[in-house]
Amino acid sequence: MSPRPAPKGRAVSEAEALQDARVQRILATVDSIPPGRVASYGQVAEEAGLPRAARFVGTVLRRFVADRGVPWHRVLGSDGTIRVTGGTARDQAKLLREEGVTVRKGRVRMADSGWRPEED
DNA sequence: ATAGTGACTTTAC
DNA sequence: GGTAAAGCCACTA
Repeated sequence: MSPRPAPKGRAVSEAEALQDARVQRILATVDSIPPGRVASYGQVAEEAGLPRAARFVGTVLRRFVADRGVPWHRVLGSDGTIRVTGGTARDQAKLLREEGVTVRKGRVRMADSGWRPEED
């Protein structure tokens, strides 16, 4: 039969990407951000064991935001700015406000709403 | 293997 | 307070 079904690191499709350990850790980390709190892409990357892979975190969220209960809206730029492009940005601000997060001029005060994994 | 790309971050002006 | 450029990681073609 076919003995080569599993490419090790890279994914070749979304289904396989979801099985990728890196993607799993990223999604799990995002999922652990408590409501009313926000984290930066870099922070998520670090928590997921992929330091400096902030861009990858953005890519993952962009591709897998379709369904699953991942609170993607709680991830912002390092300075609390909404980095999402397109009309999605408005949805993100809306979702955050619904959680009690103050969004002003497309950005959030990280000092107030920033997630501290240590405190949780 | 090389080049292009991005929902990033940091530094410099 | 902004904008610009370089550095980063991992994916995609």
